[in-house]
Amino acid sequence: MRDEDERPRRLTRAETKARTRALLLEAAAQVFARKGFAGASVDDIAESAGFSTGALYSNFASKDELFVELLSKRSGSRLAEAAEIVSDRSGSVEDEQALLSRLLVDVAGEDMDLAPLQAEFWLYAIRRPEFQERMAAQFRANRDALSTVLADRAKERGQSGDVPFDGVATVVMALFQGLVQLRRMDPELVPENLYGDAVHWLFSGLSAAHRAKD
Amino acid sequence: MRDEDERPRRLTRAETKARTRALLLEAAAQVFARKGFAGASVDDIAESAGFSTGALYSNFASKDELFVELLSKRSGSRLAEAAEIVSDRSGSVEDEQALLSRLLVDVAGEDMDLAPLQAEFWLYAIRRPEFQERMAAQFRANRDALSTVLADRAKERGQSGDVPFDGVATVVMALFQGLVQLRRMDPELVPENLYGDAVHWLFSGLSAAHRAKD
DNA sequence: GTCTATAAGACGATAGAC
DNA sequence: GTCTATCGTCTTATAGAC
Repeated sequence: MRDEDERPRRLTRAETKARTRALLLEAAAQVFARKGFAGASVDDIAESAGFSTGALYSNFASKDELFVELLSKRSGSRLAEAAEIVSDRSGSVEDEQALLSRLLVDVAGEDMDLAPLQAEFWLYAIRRPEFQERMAAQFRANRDALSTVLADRAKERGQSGDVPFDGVATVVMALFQGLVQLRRMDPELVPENLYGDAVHWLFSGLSAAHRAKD
Repeated sequence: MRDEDERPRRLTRAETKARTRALLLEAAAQVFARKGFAGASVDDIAESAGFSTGALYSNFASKDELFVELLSKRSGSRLAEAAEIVSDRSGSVEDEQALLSRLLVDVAGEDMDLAPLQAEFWLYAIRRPEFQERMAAQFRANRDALSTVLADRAKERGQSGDVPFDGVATVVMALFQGLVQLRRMDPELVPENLYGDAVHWLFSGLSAAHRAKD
C-alpha cells in the first residue's frame, strides 16, 4: 500500500483518475462524432485515449453513461459565443453580421466533431424519452439566455413591445444548426456571410413587422 | 415448379419481387429511423417486413446498399409541397404562412420517421466522402427549384434585382430542418406558426434591404 | 486504478434446401 | 425467390492478475 515515490507526488490518486476520465471523454467525443453512438465501440474509444477497456469500465458504468456524460458537458459551448456577439453593442451591425458568420464557418469547418456529435445527441435523445426532456431543458436554457440578450438590446434601442423574443431566439438557433449541417455537407452551399445576412434580414423584417403594429 | 393456382396469376414473378423490395425498403426506413443505421440489424429489417435475412440479401447486396437506395428514393418528398405553397399565388400572405407552418408541424409530428431518417442520411453522407457529393447534389436540386419559384414570384411582384435567391432558398430550407428537429425534441419549443412567421420576417426584411439599395 | 483475458451474445453475410 | 442454418467476426461487459 506504500507509494514507491517518496517525494511529494505531482498528482494525487484522485487527480490521475480525473485525468483519465477527461482523456477518455475527449477520445469518446472524437470517436462518437466519427462513427456514431452505435457505430463506435468501447475498444475504439479506450484505445484512442491510450487505455484499455478495463480502464474505461472502471471510470464509466457503461457506454451509455459515457455518452450521456458527454452530452451534459458539451452543451452550450459555442452558443455562449453567439450570445456574446449579439449582446456586444460596441461594434456596428456589419461587425455583428461578420462575427456571427465567422462563428458558423468555424463550427462547420474547424471544430469538425461538434456538428455530428450534436446530431448524435439529438438522435439519442429523441429515441429515449427519458433523455428527451433533459436535452430540451438544456436547449431552453440556451434559448432563454439568447432571448434575454435580444430583449435587452431591443429595450436599449427603444423598441418597445410585443416582440416574441423566445421565438426569435429559437429561429436564430435553429437556423444556425441547419446552416452548419448544410455547410458541412458542402461549404459552397452556405457562403461565408449567409448566416450574418440572414440574421440581419430577420431582424429588420421583425422590427418592420413590429413598427407596423404601432 | 407448377403453380398450384391454375387461374391467371395476379402477380408475375417480377412483380412479386418488386413488391418484396418495396416492403423491405418501407420496413428499412422505419427501422433505420428508429434505431439508426449502425444500430439497426438486417434481421430487424427483414423480420419487420415479414421476410428472412436471406430474402433481404437476394434483393440487396448489403446493408449499405439498402440504406443508399433509401437515400435516393426519399429525397425531396416534402420539399415539393413547400415549393408548391410558395409558388401558389392564389392565397394571401397569411395563408402562405399558415400553410408553411402546417407543413412543419406535419413533418415534425405525423411523419415521425422522416426527421431522424434525414439526420441518419446526413451523418452517413458526411462520414463517407463518396456519398457527400451525391447528397449535396440532391440538396442543390431542391434549392434550385425553390430558388426559381422565389425569383418568379419576385418578378411578378415587380421586385427587380440583385436578391440572392439561392441564399434565401438555402436559409428557408435550413431553417425548416432546424425547426423540425427542435419541434421533435419538444413541440412547445416551436409554436405552431413560428416557421410561417419567421419566413414572413425574413421576406419582409429582405425586401426592405433590397429597397434600401435602390 | 489499470491491465490482460475471456465470457456470452449479436452482428453481417453466405450456402444450400426447397 | 425465399427460407433455414451456420460461419467468422466483432461486440459489451466482467474477472482476476498486478
